[in-house]
Amino acid sequence: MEGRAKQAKEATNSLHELGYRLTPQRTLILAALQASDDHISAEEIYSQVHAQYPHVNISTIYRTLELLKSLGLVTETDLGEGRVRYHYGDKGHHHHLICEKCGAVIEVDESLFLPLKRTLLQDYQFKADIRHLAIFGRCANCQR
Amino acid sequence: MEGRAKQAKEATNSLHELGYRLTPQRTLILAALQASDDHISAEEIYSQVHAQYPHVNISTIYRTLELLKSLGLVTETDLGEGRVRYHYGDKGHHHHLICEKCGAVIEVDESLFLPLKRTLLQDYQFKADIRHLAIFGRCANCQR
DNA sequence: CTCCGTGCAAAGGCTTTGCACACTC
DNA sequence: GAGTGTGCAAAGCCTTTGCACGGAG
Repeated sequence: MEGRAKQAKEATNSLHELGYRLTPQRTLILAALQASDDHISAEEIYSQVHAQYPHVNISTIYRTLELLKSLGLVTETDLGEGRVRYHYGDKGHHHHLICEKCGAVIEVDESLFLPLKRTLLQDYQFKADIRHLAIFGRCANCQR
Repeated sequence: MEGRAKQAKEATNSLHELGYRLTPQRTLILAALQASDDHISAEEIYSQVHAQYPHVNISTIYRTLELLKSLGLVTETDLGEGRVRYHYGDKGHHHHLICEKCGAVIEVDESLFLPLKRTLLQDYQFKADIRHLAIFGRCANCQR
């Protein structure tokens, strides 16, 4: 088993081993999260799940996301759209540079933030959980 | 004229010089922002203004905040409470470390972020406007 | 007299909650 | 049967918007 399929298996196993039931809804929500290469909103997950399972309710999406979040299986990121986006997994984190002028979103690797993380730990004994950070500013094109 | 009074004067002058009218509402909103040592929400500004000026409407608060924001007189910060907080002025920025366990908010100086800012500019030609950043994680006490 | 700024009321978007049913264990 | 998970409907919260009035320039 490889890549995404393996990941999916692991996630469902995690849920199961932790004593949570593996309902079709949860499976589909996990699938939607995994199928999304970028970040996905609750509403978008709902659309995808609803396509295959028409009677699901959006409250189930929110409840499941809440659960997955608390288990650390998904992380949240706020790109300043007035709604949060979700991202599957705990590997390959990255951050976003968001241009306030043109709205461009640039992904940057989390390695850039390691020095900061180290400083926070040293100076404040604060263990930063930097996984998805949104930084606003001006992109190269919009600096005129 | 000193400190806060001077600041207030400057802000009202700014508004006036830019051709905006200096209404009692705007003055009171600016005063509330300045009187708040930490960050203040729209609702809190409303309470304060409403106490002195009972017939103001919360939509005026939002509209004024929008204006002040666009003029760069106030900055916003999202501490993950589901609502934004506002901070007066463009000096003395700082950032927040927020403990996900106990909710403690630790302020850190913006100087800590200068290396990161420099890196983003060099590597991505992105001019980061880091003024109020919220970083989640675990505080010293909650790491057990 | 022409806008700007405001109050008021309503709507809007996203998210949460109460309740009862259904399905697992 | 006890508890978990769900659909449904309603409410909640913060914020925005349309409209008309009133006052400032």
